[in-house]
Amino acid sequence: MAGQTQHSSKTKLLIAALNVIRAKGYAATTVDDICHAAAVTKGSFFHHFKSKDDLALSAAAFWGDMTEGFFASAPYHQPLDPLERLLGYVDFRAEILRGELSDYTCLLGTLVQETYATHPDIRAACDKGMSDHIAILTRDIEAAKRLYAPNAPWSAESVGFFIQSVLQGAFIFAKAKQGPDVVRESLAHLRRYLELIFGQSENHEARKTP
Amino acid sequence: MAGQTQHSSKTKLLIAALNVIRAKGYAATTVDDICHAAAVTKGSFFHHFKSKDDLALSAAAFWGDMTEGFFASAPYHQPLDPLERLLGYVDFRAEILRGELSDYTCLLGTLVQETYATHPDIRAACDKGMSDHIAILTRDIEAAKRLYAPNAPWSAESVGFFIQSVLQGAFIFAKAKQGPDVVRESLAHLRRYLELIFGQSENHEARKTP
DNA sequence: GTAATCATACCGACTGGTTGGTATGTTCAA
DNA sequence: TTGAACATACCAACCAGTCGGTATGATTAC
Repeated sequence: MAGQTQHSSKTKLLIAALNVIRAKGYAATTVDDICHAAAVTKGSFFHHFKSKDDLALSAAAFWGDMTEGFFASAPYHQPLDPLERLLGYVDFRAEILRGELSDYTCLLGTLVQETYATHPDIRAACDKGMSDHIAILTRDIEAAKRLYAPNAPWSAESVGFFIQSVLQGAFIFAKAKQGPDVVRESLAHLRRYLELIFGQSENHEARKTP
Repeated sequence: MAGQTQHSSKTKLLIAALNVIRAKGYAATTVDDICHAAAVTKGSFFHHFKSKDDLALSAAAFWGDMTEGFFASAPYHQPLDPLERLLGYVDFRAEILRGELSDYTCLLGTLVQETYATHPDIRAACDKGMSDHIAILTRDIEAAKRLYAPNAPWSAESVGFFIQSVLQGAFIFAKAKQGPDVVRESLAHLRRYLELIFGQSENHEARKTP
């Protein structure tokens, strides 16, 4: 049903929102900014979204769908060993640090920091998006734990949150230092931690350090 | 020089800025918000600060001074063993998670995420503040490394950045989940990592878990 | 077959409230 | 008396959101 034309303006606005908000922050992003980036008029914007906040909600959901698909089709799922998949995830996160800062940083982390106290629904949408991602990750962590550290005192889920905390925090430093080097170093520490708690004192898989 | 009266309004504005910006974000914070929170008029604001951006710069510097003093006088510096001091730092960070979210989260992390692409000088000020804090921390890490892991492949500084990444990222999740529990769990993982890389397979100091 | 009706997508000038910043004082200590 | 510290009134720019209108294609009536 003419999906092409029907959705293109709305989708263009959503994609533009992801990029502009990640670069300028939510509050500093104007509706006109997004319209300009999407090459769409304001009239069209308010035809598709009730308000700027409504766009933020849609953008958060859109981001969740996008990233879910992106990570689901990533190659690190192939190994049969869940620990290998987990370490593959960490390596994959390091590999995708390319292009501009606003290309690889997380919309939800940016958004929630600005809105947590003032926009309850946006905060909730960010929480959901991030927690959903962690839930998927936690499945592998759970399996790896059963296999390699069944009696460890920590929960698989807390490891998932730890991994994401490292990423989100590293993104902040990437912004402060204007480059992804800090993220890579933090991911190396994170990988080492995972190797250690899963009882692999030497590398479980050959590191790809040059 | 009548420091009391001379500085009180300016200081009140700075303190108000720290709190309001951490709660609402920088862009969403209006000059009037800060004036109201400080119980000071707008005329006074623009007497002390050239602009809102100028206030942000001063607030970042003020934050740096405040936290430096705060951490310098914290009790975790007492042990002679640098590793104990380092683990003491992590435990201390967990202990101070009290009150409102905007009381214990980091101004610079919040600020830099909103301004990194649009306000170069604020970004630089945040970078400086965070890097200075890490530099102090790195002294203990360096000493601990010499003592317990002299040949480890990682640099002391990268551990400092890793620690701060965990904190900053955990703050984001604290905001998403509206409470510090996630931070405590991530700090527990962080502590475990430090114990592991410094070769203390069992706890170096008794954990204070209830 | 085609004219009338309706729905969706889109356009861009306009508006009313907000906001950073200014202009013009007043107070008061030294 | 001078100048720093405040206070009040005000302004111009900006911005989210509105509104009247157009273009286009589908549906229906006859």
